[in-house]
Amino acid sequence: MNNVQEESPRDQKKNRRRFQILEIARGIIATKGLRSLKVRDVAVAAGCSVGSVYNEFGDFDGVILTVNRETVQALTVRLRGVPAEDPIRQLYGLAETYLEFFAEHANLLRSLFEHRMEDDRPYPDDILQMVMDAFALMHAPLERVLPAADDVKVALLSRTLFSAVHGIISLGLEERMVAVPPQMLRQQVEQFIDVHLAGLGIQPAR
Amino acid sequence: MNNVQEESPRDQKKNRRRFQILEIARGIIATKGLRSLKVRDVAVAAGCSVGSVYNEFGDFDGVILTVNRETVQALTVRLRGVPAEDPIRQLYGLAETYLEFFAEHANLLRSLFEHRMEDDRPYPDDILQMVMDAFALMHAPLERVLPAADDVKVALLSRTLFSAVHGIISLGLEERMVAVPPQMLRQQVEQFIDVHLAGLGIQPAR
DNA sequence: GATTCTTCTTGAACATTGTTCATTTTCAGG
DNA sequence: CCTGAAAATGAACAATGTTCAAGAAGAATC
Repeated sequence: MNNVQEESPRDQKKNRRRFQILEIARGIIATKGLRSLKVRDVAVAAGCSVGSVYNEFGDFDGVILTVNRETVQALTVRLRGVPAEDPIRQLYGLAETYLEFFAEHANLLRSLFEHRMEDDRPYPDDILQMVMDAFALMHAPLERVLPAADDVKVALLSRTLFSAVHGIISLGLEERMVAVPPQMLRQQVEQFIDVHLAGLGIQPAR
Repeated sequence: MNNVQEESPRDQKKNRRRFQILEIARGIIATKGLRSLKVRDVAVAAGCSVGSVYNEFGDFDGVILTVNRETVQALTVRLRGVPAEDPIRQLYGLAETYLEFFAEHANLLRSLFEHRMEDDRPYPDDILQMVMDAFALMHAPLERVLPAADDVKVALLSRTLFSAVHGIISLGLEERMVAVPPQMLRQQVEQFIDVHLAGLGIQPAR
């Protein structure tokens, strides 16, 4: 007996189009920025009417939020791929991977962090939760490195440290500001972690 | 002989209105967010036509950018007001003052950091420079605390440290994310600096 | 004070873009 | 095939940024 619901041809088509719309929207955001994303452009590129975009996503924010959701998912996959043998290396790896990912997908990350909802509608909880979870990925290595520390404190430390790294990277990659050369930024992040780990009483051992 | 150009009645009126438009725009951004700022709302509230707003600021981005410019100016004034007797206290003071200012004017700061220009027009250099200058305000106290350090490195460190603090605060105050209680955020920032100064080999001495 | 010239102001019209919805098309099930 | 439900359509609408010809206000000259 097949537990999985069979996908009718109609659903196939619908899903294919949904996917297509998202790819197009993501491409526009990534290359020209969120502010250049227009319903009509997406509809034309996807070969459908604007109505269909609305059918599928409710409103235009729905498209943006879905792209953002997938961005944080992709980020999480990348961060989870950082080797965990050595907790100290893992901490550096998480920061460097975040830097790489941010550099590769700067506009997508900006869309994730900068998009504001119309009126005062709340930002979807699941996305916020996923961001928080991603920022909690330093928890495990920090715990191994600070075995004596209180768990709640380590949780807070994880978020603090990741937020700090986020600040350094997001401002460093802000091409609006006089851009920091990418290689220099990498060094900057590494040195930042050097110092911070030292402050926590940990031997960087690089 | 009066070196200063006399202000004709016409200019007075013009300046008064310009100021008024900015106040109104700032108020809307501060209370309802940048996305709720509409030309017509501003014009009506200022008792003038939309055309006058365009006369004065060129386009709507001009209004936003002027508000942003004044935001970073106000921030700089506040940061420069931090006592400089004790360089270590000054570093804590800069971070705490930034936190206070951010908490008081969250939407204005978001407008400063999140606004993107139409098309690919560049963000005005003077604003970027002012932000950089504000973030360089940790330079002086760091230099006093690390007299042996290379000046270029201290400059970089200043920007790094301030960017890190910015990341912690801007994400911490992100009410979209499960908001960190303000008092806790203050503690979070202080502890972060504790650790980082320790890592730099400095006695926090609080 | 009248005249002229310059500048500013106005707001209707236009352009762009998000949103809706009555109509048409599609198609699975009978 | 027929039929009813679901989806797709795109013209129309709404909200909002932008322009500009015409008029008003003020300065300059006589």
